[in-house]
Amino acid sequence: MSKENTQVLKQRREKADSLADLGVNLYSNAFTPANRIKELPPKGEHLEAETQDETNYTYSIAGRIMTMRKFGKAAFFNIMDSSGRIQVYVKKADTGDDVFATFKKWDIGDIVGIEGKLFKTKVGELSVRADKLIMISKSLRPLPEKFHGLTDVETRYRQRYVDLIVTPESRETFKKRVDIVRLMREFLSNRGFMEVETPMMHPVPGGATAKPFRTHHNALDMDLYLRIAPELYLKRLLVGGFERVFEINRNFRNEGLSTRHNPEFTMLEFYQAYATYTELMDLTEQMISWICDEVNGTMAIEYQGTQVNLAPPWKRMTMDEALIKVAGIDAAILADDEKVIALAKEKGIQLEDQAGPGKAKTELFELLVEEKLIDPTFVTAYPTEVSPLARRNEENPEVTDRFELFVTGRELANAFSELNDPVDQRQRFEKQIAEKGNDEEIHHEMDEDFVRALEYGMPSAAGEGIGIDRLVMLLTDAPSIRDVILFPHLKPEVQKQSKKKKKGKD
RNA sequence: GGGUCGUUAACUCAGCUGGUAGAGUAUCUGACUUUUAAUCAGAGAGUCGCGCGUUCGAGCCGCGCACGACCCA
Repeated sequence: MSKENTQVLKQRREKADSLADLGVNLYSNAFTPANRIKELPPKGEHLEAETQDETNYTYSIAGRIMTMRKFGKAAFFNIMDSSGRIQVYVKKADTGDDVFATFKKWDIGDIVGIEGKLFKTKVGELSVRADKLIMISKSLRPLPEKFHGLTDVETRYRQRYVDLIVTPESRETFKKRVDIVRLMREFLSNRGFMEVETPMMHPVPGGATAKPFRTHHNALDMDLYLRIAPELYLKRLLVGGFERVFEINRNFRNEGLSTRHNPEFTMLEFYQAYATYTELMDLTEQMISWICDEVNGTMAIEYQGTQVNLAPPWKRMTMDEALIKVAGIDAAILADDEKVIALAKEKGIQLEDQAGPGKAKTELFELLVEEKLIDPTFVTAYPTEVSPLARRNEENPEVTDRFELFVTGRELANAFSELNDPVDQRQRFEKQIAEKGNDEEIHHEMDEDFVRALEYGMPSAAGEGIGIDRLVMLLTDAPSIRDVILFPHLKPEVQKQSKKKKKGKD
């Protein structure tokens, strides 16, 4: 990168050098603004065009120069800080010849400090008339074009810092993300949930079925796995007597990337003792609809051109009901194990030999129903066959006390009443290990300590996971998960080869 | 993994049927004390993603590779 030597970069460096020769500190740490830019408009609101603030107060602001309009002996430019943007007017007569001479070498992109008084221009734009000008950080690279901005998504992801400078929508998205997570914490805290931090490095990967990242601890000389889910640790805390816990943090899965998958992603997981999955449906619709309203000012939003209404109550249906009502499958077929499997095959679903009707139903659901669930919908009564961690329904052991939440055709949350029978849990672990699939990287291991914890007694409980990235996508109308992750994973940039070498000379 | 599309100046994009590479913004020089996509005059800036091939000649055609986007698995 440092080898880049384009004309523009050379000119910028030369200009910086010439400023330094004039005695300007290009990277000064001596200016601290007393004001944020957003404080100024209310102070100058009342001013008439072409009048100056009668209080004659001197404001002090700092920020990045975003536009520049220079004249012979004066200039207008806009500076932006994290709170807003304002126009600054510089006049040679105000600053003196020497300062104005250095100002002439300021560029778009420089970070500067300004002291001056408020006034309105003849077209009525509130501006700061600069008395003092201080260079805080000289920019050596040109910013993207002011009119079109930065449209190349690859550059926006790789150089997020540039994206954030020039793309207001991108700044808004990430501010909203911060708000969403803050509100989530507030909502859960208000309901007595404790936020906890459990290990990110696990000796035994568990709590989900996914390929883990493996790492190695040198001093202990042991392999560790970046966690694929915090579930088993949060449940240990239920055993310990913390009745409501949550964690918002990263999970890592060593799988493919897509517009909906990043290898590290953020999950909210929370557990509530003595609750059932039904209560979590209530909690979930309250939480998400409230957050949406707080962040967007409405519960009726648009996602990628589709209207979505998040106002509660949300639809609830069992998987069978969804297959009947949404996919139009005959109830008689669903009641017959062989017919369900036959139907799945007829629809082109490939089922393994040992797959039962539960698997067939789930596949049919994914194929025919999921994408049609636009407004939020809780789908309950997942087949036991596909829900190894969930508690069986006490009336119908074929299904579990579980729901998944779908919005805009996408899974947003997964929850169930938790299994707390240590004997059953041990058997399920053993079954998973015995059925070890053909994928070497997804390996289930017996978590002896977790079973031991359950043997002490875990209260009945319900637990849920919500994908924060997907929720942020929904609430910010972002088409790709990379638009809501500040630094998404991409393959490494290829460094340009600096020279062509002729081969074959020896 | 498969398919489609993209990669040209710092940024946004043109580039015809294969014949010496274009614009706007940005930059530089000059003019300019109320502009706001400032204006006016002039100038510089490119290994056309990388490699190989076809051709007298390739930004353009063919093959391969890299990176990215979208769709599919």
